[in-house]
Amino acid sequence: MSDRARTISTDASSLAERIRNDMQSFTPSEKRAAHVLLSHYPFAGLDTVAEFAARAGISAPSVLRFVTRLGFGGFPDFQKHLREELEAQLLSPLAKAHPPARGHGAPALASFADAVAANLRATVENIAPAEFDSVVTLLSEQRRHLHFTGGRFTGALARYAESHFRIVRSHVDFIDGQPAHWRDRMIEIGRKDVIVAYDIRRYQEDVIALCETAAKQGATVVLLTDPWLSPIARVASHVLPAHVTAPSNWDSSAGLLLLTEALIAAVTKRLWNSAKPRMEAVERLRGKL
Amino acid sequence: MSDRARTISTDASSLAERIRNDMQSFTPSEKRAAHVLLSHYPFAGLDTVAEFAARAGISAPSVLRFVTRLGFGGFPDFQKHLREELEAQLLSPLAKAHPPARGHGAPALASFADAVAANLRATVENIAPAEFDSVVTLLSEQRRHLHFTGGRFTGALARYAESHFRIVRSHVDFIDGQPAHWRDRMIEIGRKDVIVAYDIRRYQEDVIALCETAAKQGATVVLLTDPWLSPIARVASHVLPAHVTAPSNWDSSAGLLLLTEALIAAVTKRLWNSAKPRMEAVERLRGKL
DNA sequence: CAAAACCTGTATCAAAAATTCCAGAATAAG
DNA sequence: CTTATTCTGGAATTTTTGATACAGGTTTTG
Repeated sequence: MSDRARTISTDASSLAERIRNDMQSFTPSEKRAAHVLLSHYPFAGLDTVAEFAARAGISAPSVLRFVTRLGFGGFPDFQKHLREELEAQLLSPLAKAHPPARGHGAPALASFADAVAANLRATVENIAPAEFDSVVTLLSEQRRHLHFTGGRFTGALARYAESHFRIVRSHVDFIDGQPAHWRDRMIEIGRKDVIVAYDIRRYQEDVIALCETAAKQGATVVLLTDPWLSPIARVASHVLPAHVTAPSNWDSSAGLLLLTEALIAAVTKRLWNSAKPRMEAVERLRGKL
Repeated sequence: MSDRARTISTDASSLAERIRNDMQSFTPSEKRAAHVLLSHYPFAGLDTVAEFAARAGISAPSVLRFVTRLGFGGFPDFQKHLREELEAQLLSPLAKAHPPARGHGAPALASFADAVAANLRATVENIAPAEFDSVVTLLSEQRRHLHFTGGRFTGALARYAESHFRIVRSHVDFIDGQPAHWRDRMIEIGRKDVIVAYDIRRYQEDVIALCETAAKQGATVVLLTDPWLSPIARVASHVLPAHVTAPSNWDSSAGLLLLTEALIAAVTKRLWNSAKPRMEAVERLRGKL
């Protein structure tokens, strides 16, 4: 590596900022140190060298080299700087409101995140608490069978939900959206079944057909969709809409994921007595393999 | 002095509060220590014993007795407590902004959303712009082959990414984490390949093995993980950590989804000339089926 | 493909820090 | 005023922590 690349930028107000700027010039272990520090900034640096090294999965000398590279005379110097920075920041509450003024670097990521955060907020505000609760209750009924399904993109979310619920309770499965895969399964679907379907715009014919068929046979349908509502809403007994627009050519599923994770958390909590031993059993099995 | 006066109150949330309560029971030198600590709380306590003693104009042993009296096992214990208190206070700007003013209706969903939003923000702030950009560049190189993979839960995210990238560009696929599924595929993996791996705590052996094997054969590994970094980070050339803690028995993947969608958006934009016709073609095919 | 440069961890050492001991000073009680 | 108790700081001790030298291993370069 050339001397030029070794140079450390000095025109940054915060140490964190400087580290982010120089990230590409770091060696692998230095990068790990940097990541750990930034992920818990600045507290990760206030422990001892050994602790820091352990967290980053590198050796103590590598940590020392890292702080030396940052321009400090030694680890105590480095810690002193962190403390002073922290103190200065803490004494000005305003500084916290908009901490890192967004540089030219990655406005893409930052503005995307802002849009997604706005979506989350809008999603929460537009969900009727009662509706959410009744879905939680429904998914917590152990005698019912849960079937998750979704479209081209949202299928991944359905899988995500299924992989969690499968551990929390029994009678949980995933149904692939394509008719060829579920045609024969449908004969077993009835009143005892709950279909949790994910479908956002460019609503998918096969998923719609699946839900209509299931509903006709007496199954309960829970729909997670966008604010314009998939046609599945007609046959669904519960609808949870999420905002999906983002500065992208694609819709964002973050709102749907939020609802999904909130449902998982709520149901896990409600079924804790039976979920806990199941989770522990999974944990034990994991160790054996 | 009686035993009664020596008792330390325990029903105080903050250490500072407790010290104020028990101030009258302190000896003269302890009072000096307490005053110095409170006047620069908690930073006066984060220095060394000697420094603290000098500032308070007392001796080191007096400082030690002071912290022992407060109920700590030693000075390091005391400092650790201060750091943790500070961290908790600093990391919950949301908790302070929206106190506990939430109705009984849907506190679960709302507070969950707050936590997720905080995660997203923390995630963005800790990603080095340069790192993000270089991943975008990497994923935009059409001659490379992209392989997405993930663990038990994160596999769904990998699928989500794959289903989008598959449309934007060619040479994209999903690799199931289980060794049985990828063993024979590995012979074709080499310098031209990029592995995009999702792995968060309870890091999964098979995914790690996959990445190590691929890296050994010259493939480039991009890792999306939590702030504690999967062991895959060792062989990864790019690491994007996302915050995952949530008020749940499970981790939240919202940060990972955010990064994923931001990557999809950025790559789509960069490859727009070739992506647009591909997306239109998919649209036409959809209508025919 | 060989050589050089570089990165990283182990083992070791030196320094600094925390802690303990004890004697003297201050204070309170008798 | 004397005595007992408590408080305090200097100095010694022990533990912890940061720093360094060196060698194995990796990557880069020619």
